[in-house]
Amino acid sequence: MTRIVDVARHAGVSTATVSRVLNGKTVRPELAAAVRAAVEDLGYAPDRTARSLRRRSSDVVALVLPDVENPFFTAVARGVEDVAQQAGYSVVLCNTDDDPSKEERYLAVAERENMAGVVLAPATDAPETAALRARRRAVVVIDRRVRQDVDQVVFDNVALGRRAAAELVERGFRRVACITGPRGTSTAVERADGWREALAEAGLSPAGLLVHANFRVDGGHGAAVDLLARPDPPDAILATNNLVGVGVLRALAEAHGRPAASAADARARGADEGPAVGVGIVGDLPFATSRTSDVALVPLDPRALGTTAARILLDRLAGADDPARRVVQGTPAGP
Amino acid sequence: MTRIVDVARHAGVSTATVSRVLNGKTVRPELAAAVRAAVEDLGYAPDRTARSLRRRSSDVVALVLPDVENPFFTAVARGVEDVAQQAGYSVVLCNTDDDPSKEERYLAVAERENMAGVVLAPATDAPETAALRARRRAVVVIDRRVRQDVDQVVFDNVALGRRAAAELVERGFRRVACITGPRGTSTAVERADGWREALAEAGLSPAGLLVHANFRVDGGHGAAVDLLARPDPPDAILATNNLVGVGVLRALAEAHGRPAASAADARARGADEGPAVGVGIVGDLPFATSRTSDVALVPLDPRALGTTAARILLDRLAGADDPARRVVQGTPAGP
DNA sequence: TTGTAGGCGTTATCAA
DNA sequence: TTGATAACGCCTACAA
Repeated sequence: MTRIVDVARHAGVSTATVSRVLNGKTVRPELAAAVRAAVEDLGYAPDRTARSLRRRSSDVVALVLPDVENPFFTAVARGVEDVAQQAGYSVVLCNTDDDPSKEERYLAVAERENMAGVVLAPATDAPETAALRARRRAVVVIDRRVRQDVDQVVFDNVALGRRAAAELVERGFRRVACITGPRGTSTAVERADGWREALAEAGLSPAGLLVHANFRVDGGHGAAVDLLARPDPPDAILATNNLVGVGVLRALAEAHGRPAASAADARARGADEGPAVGVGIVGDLPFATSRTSDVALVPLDPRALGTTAARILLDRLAGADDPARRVVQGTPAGP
Repeated sequence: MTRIVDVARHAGVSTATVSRVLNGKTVRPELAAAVRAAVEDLGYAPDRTARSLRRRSSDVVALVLPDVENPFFTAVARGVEDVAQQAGYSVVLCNTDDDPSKEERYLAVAERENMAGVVLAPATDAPETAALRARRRAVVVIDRRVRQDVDQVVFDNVALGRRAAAELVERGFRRVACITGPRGTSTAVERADGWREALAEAGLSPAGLLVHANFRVDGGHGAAVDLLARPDPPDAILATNNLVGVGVLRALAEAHGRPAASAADARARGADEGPAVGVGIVGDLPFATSRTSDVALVPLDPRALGTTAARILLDRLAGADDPARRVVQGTPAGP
């Protein structure tokens, strides 16, 4: 393997000079040129491990996610990657399965691997970031809110829930149910809060219409099947995340029904056309296999969430020392 | 930060002894106990960067993928993670966008970061693995076949294509089109070969029925729209991967049609029910929003592909020196 | 501006 | 079996 001494010899300079050229310090132009030529000749690239050891920080950023199989989070990953790689950082994806102990383990790995920073979509509202912050590592929390003095990037979840619910109300639905995630998850709670607000504004009652499930396809599916089987089923269902939305649509399809574009549309359907209920979803459906034009979709922009988080992280890595920020990520349809 | 010298002092031994205990070499039991107690007391964990530098290899495995947003590859990632982490390795996901130059860059990063090994789903049939192999790094290629002397894990793609096409033929379809991926992609070519074989066995002609598109949703969608608009449309469409399948189903849904379970079913449909064609898909649809019971699905097991690849990688890391293997990954429905 | 040399934390070699 | 010590490859005082 070519090392820095090889380059130094080849260029007739010291290793210090080579290092300086590689790191953009001031070096006499002709020497710098010679060094660059030698680097080219030998195909030299610095050993990142040695560099990390010496600098006490690597060029790797960890992205810790509850579920890499969720398209929402893979889109976030794309955003983080775009920005981080542009700046010369590599991105490591870590999967916690929403399990606090796995999360803790990964954060410890990030620390011990001297990673430059961590973008974290937390599994709990109190993730173990203390050790990282004690070692002055940059940490940016995304998606879910935490009670810690760290940079955070989140959506305005109350507004998202309210907008989706209001859309269904506008379409004439009056019994709008809401399937949301676990009680301990800020996004689940806040989006349901927004749904409740929208109903209140329209003078509608939420009584008996809120269901907590897990934030996965099976959670949405099971909850939707239950709702549709009730003696007094809702006339519309709001899913507060993408996977729950998939579950709802699938439940409807399995019952040979499909989403109703409006209450009037629902009434116009024949009895043989299967259940017709309004469907609202907070999030996107990149792999939908059916038409979604009748669904009240409130799109997010997970990729932008990732780029925003990565930019804040890079700021911190560059030494920004201002107090922790709490940024609200905009969405394609407005805040 | 606690270092190995701190532990050594605390336990009254040399750093060498601490290192030996940590790495499972033979040490007098009472000394080993003292060391372990000291490690516990101080909350010591080795610095992985320093360890990597000295050992000339880290505990990180790279998983280089053409598209982390494709559920197929995220499932592969889960499989690799399961096995690798069990063995104490961390897994880094790298996204090449099917771009050979990005792929080359990531393989170089893996080399320079002293990563233990690489699981690679290649973008070309001649990925740049020479440098890695020269440095004796373990490399396992998955999904697509390459002309190199490296371990490979692939599906029996011809059989998969044949099985899916045969299923459509059995259901009574006679003009079975095939939408497959780019000509340079082994999986695309081989699955189409299987489709052609199945038609030949049934005495059917493939003439004019093979379409090459990209292996993404838009590729499948565009190709399906074109096929359905022909004056002599096919009565069934085979999609040779999951994303193309999503595109086909979406095209059908947008035209207010849906998959026909059989040729008889298609004929029985009223004209007002929209297009009714058979649909076959090689792969899975974890985020389908419609019923898939009428689709001829040939499921794969990408997670198992990942675990198989990771096990081979671990074998190599443990020193296995036998000739490169070429493993055919089984699928849920048989070979 | 450039070179020399020491050290980052760990592991492997060599003597004892 | 254990301990002292020299690397691993790089960066950065410090000196020139």
